[in-house]
Amino acid sequence: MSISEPLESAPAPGGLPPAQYDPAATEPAIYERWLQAGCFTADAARASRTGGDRDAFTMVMPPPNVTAILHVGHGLNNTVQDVIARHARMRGFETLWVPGTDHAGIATQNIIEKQLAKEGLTRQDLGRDAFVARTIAFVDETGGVILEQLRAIGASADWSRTAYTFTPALSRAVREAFVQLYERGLIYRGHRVIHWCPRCLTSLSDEEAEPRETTGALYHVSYPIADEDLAPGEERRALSVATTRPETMLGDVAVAVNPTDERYAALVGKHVVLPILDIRIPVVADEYADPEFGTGVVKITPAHDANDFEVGRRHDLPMPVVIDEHGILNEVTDADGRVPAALRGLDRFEARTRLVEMLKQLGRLERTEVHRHAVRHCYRCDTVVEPRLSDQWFVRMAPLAEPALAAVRAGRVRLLPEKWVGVYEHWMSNIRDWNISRQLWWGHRIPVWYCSACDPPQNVIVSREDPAACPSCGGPVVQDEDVLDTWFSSWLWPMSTLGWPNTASVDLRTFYPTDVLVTAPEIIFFWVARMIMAGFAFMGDAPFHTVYLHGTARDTQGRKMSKSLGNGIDPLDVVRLYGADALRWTLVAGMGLGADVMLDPADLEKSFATGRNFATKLWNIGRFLLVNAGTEPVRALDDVSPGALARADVWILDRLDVAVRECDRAIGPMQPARDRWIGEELGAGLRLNEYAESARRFVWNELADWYLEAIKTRLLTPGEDQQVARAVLVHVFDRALRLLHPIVPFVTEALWQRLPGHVDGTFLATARWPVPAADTETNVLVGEFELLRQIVDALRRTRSDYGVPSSQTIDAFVLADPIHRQMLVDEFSLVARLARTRLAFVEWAPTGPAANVILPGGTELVVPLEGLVDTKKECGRLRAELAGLETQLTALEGRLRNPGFVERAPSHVVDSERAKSEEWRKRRDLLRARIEGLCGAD
RNA sequence: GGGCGAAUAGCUCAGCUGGUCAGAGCGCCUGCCUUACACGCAGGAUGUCGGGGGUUCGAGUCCCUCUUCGCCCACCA
Repeated sequence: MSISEPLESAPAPGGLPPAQYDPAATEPAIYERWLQAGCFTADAARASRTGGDRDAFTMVMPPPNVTAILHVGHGLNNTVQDVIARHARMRGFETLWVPGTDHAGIATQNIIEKQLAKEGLTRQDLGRDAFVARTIAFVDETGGVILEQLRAIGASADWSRTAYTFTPALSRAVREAFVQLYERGLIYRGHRVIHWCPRCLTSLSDEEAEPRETTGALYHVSYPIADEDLAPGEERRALSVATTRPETMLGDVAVAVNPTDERYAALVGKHVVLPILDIRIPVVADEYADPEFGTGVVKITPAHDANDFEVGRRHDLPMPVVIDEHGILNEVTDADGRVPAALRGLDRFEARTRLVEMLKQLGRLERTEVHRHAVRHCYRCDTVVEPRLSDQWFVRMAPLAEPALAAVRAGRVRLLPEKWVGVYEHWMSNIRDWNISRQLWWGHRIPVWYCSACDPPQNVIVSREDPAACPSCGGPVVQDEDVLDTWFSSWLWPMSTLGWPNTASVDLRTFYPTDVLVTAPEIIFFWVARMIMAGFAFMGDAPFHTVYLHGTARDTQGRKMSKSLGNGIDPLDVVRLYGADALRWTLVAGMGLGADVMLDPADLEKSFATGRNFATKLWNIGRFLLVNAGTEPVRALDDVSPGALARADVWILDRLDVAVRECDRAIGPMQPARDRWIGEELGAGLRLNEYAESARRFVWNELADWYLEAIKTRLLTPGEDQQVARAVLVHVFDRALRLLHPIVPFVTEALWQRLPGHVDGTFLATARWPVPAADTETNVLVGEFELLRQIVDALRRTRSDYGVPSSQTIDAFVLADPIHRQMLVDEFSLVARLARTRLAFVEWAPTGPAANVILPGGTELVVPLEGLVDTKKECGRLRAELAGLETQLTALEGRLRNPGFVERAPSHVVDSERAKSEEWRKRRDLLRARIEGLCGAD
């Protein structure tokens, strides 16, 4: 493709790009060309670990759930990753960004079940195979949409390596991990009370059962003491027991008191009568009972409360199950006669009401009080979770957590922002075993088979391959019905997407460990911590060295954007209206590290104007370049003799260096210098908003506002100097585009392709990141141009202060030292153009009303105000200014007289304060003189 | 009940290891369609940096406390 061929689908008349940047017409074509050129495809052969000459840089994309299309939160997540990936690529790393999606077990199953419910069906009606087939069809569709969305926002992922947590390859990884852990004794089958969702009919992990503050009731029930010797006529005493879930009392097998609780010491070993059922249950002593809470007596229901379960085990108590999997009261296990006919078959909440009634009638309900407490809800369907005794598979986490905790403490893995380290440490130090079985159909089947023919029966077979028959007895085997927690595939993601468990995989050898993981802090425990544990468990190393934890996208009321609230923003809407660059710029530039980003879903224009405006500005700088500098190739900057450079050229080149350094500093090192992060680097870097701001300031406030204005005349005047200006302009703009490309890839690429001298077939996406010039001493011309800017600023301010119409040119007198005077003579026409002011060079101050400006270096500007200003008003203004100045000066000089300050403050601070005081004093004297001259002494 | 974080211009926020910062974007006011850009240009206003106390020569920047919001964790029946 030649440069004359337009990138947009609708070329502008006259061969120039249109004044208004049209992202919709530009972005898709550019993205297509990147793909065709293979810009995002990583090649292991080029990477140093496998014989190439480049360091590898790898990221794995947190796989979005295939349940729904992406919202702006995903846009944020993937934009951050893309900025990092593109920057790494430009830095010369062999960059691999692995995209993919997650099958999202329970979440996806719920969606399909909801669809079925609309058709009046249940999953059981379909049967397991048909249900799974239907889910696969759904996932294929949404998964495809998600990948399209990612491309639309410009994600430079390597699509040839697109992964999915439920492919055969990933299933092998899942099974291998399970078997390895089982062989190491880290997976066990446990009879435990777990969180159970009676609607989803599955167990939930601690993280999936979300506690929610709820107002409920605390029922005080009296349990009569059974075997106390009673004096004749004496009322039988009772223990008062509080509960929030009275229906569970049908499963009570004991009441517990604290062993140190003297009030009840005598009762330990005796019995109480369980009301309604009228059966005797023992009083046990257990630490779990808190003497401070309520009466200090707690009922023990081992099958329906996790803590009670532990107490039950310690005291070897029976564990009757009285609530079934649907949350309905029934005699499930070991519960002979425990559920009265009146309650059998009732929903748990209905049963609660009924049972409370019964207690009242028996006179066993002492009182009921309002009680606020946390009740766990299913994170998918919001049903109140029911603790339930069942057989589940668990991973023993403590041994896995150890190296993962040490890695963060040692700086092998850093968390940004650092505040999350404490949270991570706390959680990892108190880690609990991970229940990995889910009673679902959608997910990786647990690789466990049972042989009932064996003796003993229920022989457990854990295998990498599906066994055809029982290895011991040759009998038939049945696979465990359950599937694995969806995170059991996610925690292997950085390895499995690169080929694990095949350790000979080229990708695994080349690109593992990965570098940066970008995700949200709410899944530190679900995912990040577990990936680190898996990394050490299966590969012997951390899966990445940096975890970048970004904030949440919220609406104007601070609510998290979500589909259920309907306050989400579809990134594609933004892309369609303002372009992917606008979306990306707004998100990256507007968000501090780890901070939330507020957007208004009702006003996309307001939310994304910043980004759109910026893209347009860039576009117009490009237009300026093409209009005024033409499209003929320019000289390389190296071929321009330094002596030929004008003040403005030297200045903008200096500013470019400063900008590059600032961007580099904000981004920080891409990888730790050695095998871990040390010292300052631990918490530094990836300040993408600072990087964006430095680049923006350079290109807008320096390049566009000053440099372009300064060289207009030169560009239009044929000759040697024109060529110099063109060379510098093209060079500087080229570097600016490189700096900005990671954030706004489309508009920068579109412009870069049009730069004079662009070589066909080369892409900004794979061009090199700018390198700042070696730190040389600042050219004196830089300072001179700075002074020039200050003079123009001062003149503009003066004009504005006095309301001079912009059409009117004014005069100003300069009292300058010889050096500055010569400089101003040189730049006379520039000042005249930028400030609409004619400079005159004099040694004396003109009389009459005038505005004075003192500039650093001793240059003084005097702008006569004859005919521009009301003398009386000006006197008032001057007096007010003098008063303010004197106050400040007094404070400043007081500080300078303070020995503490002078002796202990850094010398550069003291020096600058002295200089300031000098300046202010001069200015004060000047003001006084002017007031005297203008207003008379009074 | 613990732990963490935040309170800075009308709004959304930057301000890293105490001394060039009292700042940016959006909004607002004034003047400009100046041949790249009105999605723009030039100029401008607005803040006892949540309250109070302390450390220091010096504090948005460190310590204590209070207030108000978030977030995470927690077995309190």
